[in-house]
Amino acid sequence: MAGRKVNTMEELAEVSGISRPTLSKYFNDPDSVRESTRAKIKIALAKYDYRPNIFAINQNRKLTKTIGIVVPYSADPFFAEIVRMIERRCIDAGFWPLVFSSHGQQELENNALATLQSLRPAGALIAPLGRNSDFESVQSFTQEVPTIVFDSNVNVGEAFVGSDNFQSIGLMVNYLCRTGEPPCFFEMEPVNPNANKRRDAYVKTMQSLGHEPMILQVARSGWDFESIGLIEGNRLIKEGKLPSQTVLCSNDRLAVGLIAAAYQNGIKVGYGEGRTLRIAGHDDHPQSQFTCPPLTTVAQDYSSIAEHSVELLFGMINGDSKPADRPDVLFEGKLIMRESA
Amino acid sequence: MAGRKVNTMEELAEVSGISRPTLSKYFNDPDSVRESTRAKIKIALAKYDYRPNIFAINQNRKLTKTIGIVVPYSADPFFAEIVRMIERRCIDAGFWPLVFSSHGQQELENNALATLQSLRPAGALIAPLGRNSDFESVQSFTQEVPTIVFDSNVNVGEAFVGSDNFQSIGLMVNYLCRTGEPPCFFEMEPVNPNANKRRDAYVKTMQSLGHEPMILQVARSGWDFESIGLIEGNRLIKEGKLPSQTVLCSNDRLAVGLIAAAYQNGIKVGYGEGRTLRIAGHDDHPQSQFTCPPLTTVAQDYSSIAEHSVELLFGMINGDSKPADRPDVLFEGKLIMRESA
DNA sequence: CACAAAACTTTACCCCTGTAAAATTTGTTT
DNA sequence: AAACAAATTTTACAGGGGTAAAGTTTTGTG
Repeated sequence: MAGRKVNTMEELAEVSGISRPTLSKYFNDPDSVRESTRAKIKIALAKYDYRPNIFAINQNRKLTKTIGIVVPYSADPFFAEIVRMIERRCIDAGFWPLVFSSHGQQELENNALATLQSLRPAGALIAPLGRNSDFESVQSFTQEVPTIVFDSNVNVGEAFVGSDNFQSIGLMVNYLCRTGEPPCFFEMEPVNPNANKRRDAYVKTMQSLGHEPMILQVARSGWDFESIGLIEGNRLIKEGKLPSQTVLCSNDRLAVGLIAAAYQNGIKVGYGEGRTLRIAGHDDHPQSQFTCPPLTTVAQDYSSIAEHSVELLFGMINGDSKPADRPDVLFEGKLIMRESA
Repeated sequence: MAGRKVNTMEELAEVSGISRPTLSKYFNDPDSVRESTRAKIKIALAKYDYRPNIFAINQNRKLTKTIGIVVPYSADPFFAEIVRMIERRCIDAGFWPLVFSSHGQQELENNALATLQSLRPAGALIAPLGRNSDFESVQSFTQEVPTIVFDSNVNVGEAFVGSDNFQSIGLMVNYLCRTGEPPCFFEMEPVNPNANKRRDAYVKTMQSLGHEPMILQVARSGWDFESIGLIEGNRLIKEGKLPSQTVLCSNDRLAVGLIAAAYQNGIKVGYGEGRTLRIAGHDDHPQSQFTCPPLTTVAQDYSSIAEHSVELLFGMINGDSKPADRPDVLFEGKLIMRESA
């Protein structure tokens, strides 16, 4: 760290004896310069610890190294987990992931999209709010930025990657019917297309098995799923309104709340003798293995969803593959048998 | 949206009849131009929907409108929640929060810090990894960027904002001792200074109450706290190694795992007759109210921590108040009595 | 050793906005 | 209406680096 401070590439050129354009090449791709040159640059770099100015770089480049990630709720375990995986892959590929959370609010989603857009990202991976999304904003964003939509399939972007809710819900309904009383379906007002698909899948599967569908939709919205599960679960239990002693919840967080409600009413949850209420979820959130009893659920294929989303996006960015005709890439869920059902 | 596309301020000047420097003034502060001028600009803006190029702006401005937020683990409920609050406040103040998660890894923390630094943020709010932090990296970052440290007090930055672990742990130990058997303390290898402070606080409080401290430190590290709680809890229970039937866990996530372990071993957790094991946590994570039984814990003052951190930072940014001598701002925890202890 | 290809240097211009200084216009005050 | 202050326009340069074109040096091959 001797000598003067080096703040610009110009200055680095002076102290390193390498021309600025060559340095520029080096920073864009170190392998594009001769090895001897690279060595010299590295020595200078070690000595003066210079870093190119991001803003100056991005001002001139058509495409930046930024990848935007927008999720409806970063505190939701599903998104927390999938964001983690996506970030990792972006970093490994030399990109800069920037994560934005809409916290369930349309205003914030628009805000995030606008901020992101002015950052001129190379691409974006977004999980829209769904029903609460401002469709036009999202669409206008996707027209400017190569975008992969994941989790919640609103009809924008170049491709969709998510779970096959028909398969996964079908799997669970089948399992529940084979092992006991056919399930009722517990859901809130749908916040996104997944919720609707899951309900439809439940109905269809029940019918195909010759059972009457029983849907419990509680009139609450928002992202406090556990709380809704607890409060409404409490009410349903107290009022004796559960149409079946087997309950399939629209997602794990709702199930967590319902399990808590059952506990608080002295009802034993689980599969096996002495247990009177079976509760199943959907998603296999990271903490679903720690509920009491551990939650039987369907695991979304987190890593496939993350991997495939990122791969598709990189393909588009490199231009070597444009997904034809906005494909829907769906991954199957896996039945996770634990003790709750 | 008629006519040509307007991509630069120059072009907007042409179509609006306002000079570029005046437009520049307008975008920096709309109130700094005459009302009639503002009106004209707004009309042009509505018609052409232009947005200034962020990179060009930031290249010349000494201070940007970006605020960096770095947390060790964005999927952790505590950080998810506090980040949400901090983001909200930044947005309301006209700043752009950018969130980075280190995912528990030093390499990623350094990475995030470096990325952030090259973004020339107006300021940063960071919760360092703690023990895993590369102290020099963090320190060199804080020398360039006005930084408030929160949650995990490593000795860098302009101020620290967090919880008073001595108070909060003292509170809980007192409560537990008054209502039953004195607690043992369940922890992992400390990941940050908080963990150490909590253990020390436990020891001191126990001693001051005339009890012998009983510490259970399990030799595991990482951020899968629930999993550690479950696995090690299972082991301790099976081997009969719990020195007390009251366990104070270093944090809620560990408690969640321990509750699951107890459940799986058929042990009834809670306060009251028929319950044989009391478990308490610390932090009051959002989901701690949904455990079975609901978790007795100490609530960190999330909103005060978020608010105060942000206020301090804005004060520094505006230059109207420099925190003297790196103050530690500590907030008290509140006892949350639920059923687990 | 010759020669072409690859890598490098020099030179020059571009990106889009901030901002200072001087000249001009607009609006307000007496 | 004159006088003055405030706002705006014009002009000009700065910021840090991308990138093209032309010329020079290095490298690798025959």
